[in-house]
Amino acid sequence: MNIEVGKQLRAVRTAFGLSQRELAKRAGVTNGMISLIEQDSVSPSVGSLQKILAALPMTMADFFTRDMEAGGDVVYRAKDLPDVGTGDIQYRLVAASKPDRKMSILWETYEPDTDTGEDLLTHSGEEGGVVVEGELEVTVAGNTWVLGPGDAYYFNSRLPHRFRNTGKQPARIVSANTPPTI
Amino acid sequence: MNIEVGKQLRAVRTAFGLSQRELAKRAGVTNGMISLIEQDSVSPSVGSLQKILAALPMTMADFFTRDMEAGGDVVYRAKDLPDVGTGDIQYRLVAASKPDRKMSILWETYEPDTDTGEDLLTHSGEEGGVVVEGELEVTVAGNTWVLGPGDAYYFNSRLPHRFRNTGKQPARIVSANTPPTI
DNA sequence: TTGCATCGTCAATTATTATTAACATAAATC
DNA sequence: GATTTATGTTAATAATAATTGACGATGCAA
Repeated sequence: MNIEVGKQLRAVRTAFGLSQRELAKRAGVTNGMISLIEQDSVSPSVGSLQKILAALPMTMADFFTRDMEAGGDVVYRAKDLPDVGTGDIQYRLVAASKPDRKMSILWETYEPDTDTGEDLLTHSGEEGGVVVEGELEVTVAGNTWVLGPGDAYYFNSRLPHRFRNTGKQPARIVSANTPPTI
Repeated sequence: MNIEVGKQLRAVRTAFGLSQRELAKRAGVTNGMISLIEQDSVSPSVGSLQKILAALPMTMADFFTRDMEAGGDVVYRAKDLPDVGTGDIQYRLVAASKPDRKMSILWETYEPDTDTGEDLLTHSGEEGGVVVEGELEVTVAGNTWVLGPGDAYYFNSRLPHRFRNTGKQPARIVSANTPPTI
């Protein structure tokens, strides 16, 4: 009967792009149970909730820490990136309004029709990047955008995500991760 | 039947210095239920666990983030504090082996027979300090030490704690908190 | 000792969760 | 349009959590 849990589970499940039946199958519970939980008409045992979250995957601690909202601040269009360059060198700052970020850099190339795989990525930390050349489809928490040169992204890495080159030529991006993966 | 939860609840409850019956009364559940949970012979509903944790108080996210072990590294005796001073000024470093700490400072005086109150303190962040003068009784996670001049402490502030001057003269300490409370 | 209070545990019952197996709806395929 | 396949919901049942009320053990006081 405790509110919150059902709504949170539904938000998380849809963010991972799974149906109730798919999630139930992976978790080893029934689809009906997930339906009842999401309607807050039952309070699941922590054992059941752990099985369900493990199938996403997600930890209990993350589940009960609701900073999972994508909140619109995911995509930053090229024209909206503030120029903080000085002198001859030009820097365009991504997600300038978000404080307390810790970063490091990667240079990536996606050949046509390649992506980060069937399963959605999800891990701790934050990540962001800028498309330099070509066209990149970005999916975060169930929302999909197609980015062109100069467009950028920034999100919490716990949100399930996927990158895909949907264009005819290689796509190149400059990306940043935290904590540093390299 | 999922291990972990029972042991964690017992650790947390005893750290708060409560009996099963006391906690059950505050939480609005039965003492038998808490006994069964702690033995991992049932998997409580998240509603029940939330009621129990709310009575401590503790959040679900904190409960499932088990960095709650006091682990012996709570009390640092005067003779064990490494001297990192340079030149005329002497600094003795508390908890030198623990990385990633963020600090700020307080100067406190406890008159004889005063303490931080009946209810145990518990909040986010970390705190540490050094007794400068007098005698201070420190209780953390159910363990009690009496510290004299030069002795020091350091612990996660989520562990329930209490300070008390058990001596005949004022007790003075230098303490540090994070995040800065002043 | 004896009595009294508190502790944690446990069998039996009650209340709730979890499963089974259906249903209704909507979108895709023939 | 009819058929199939997927979606989320729900009544009835089975399985499990939660309560009740007891028990033995321990510590303290009379």
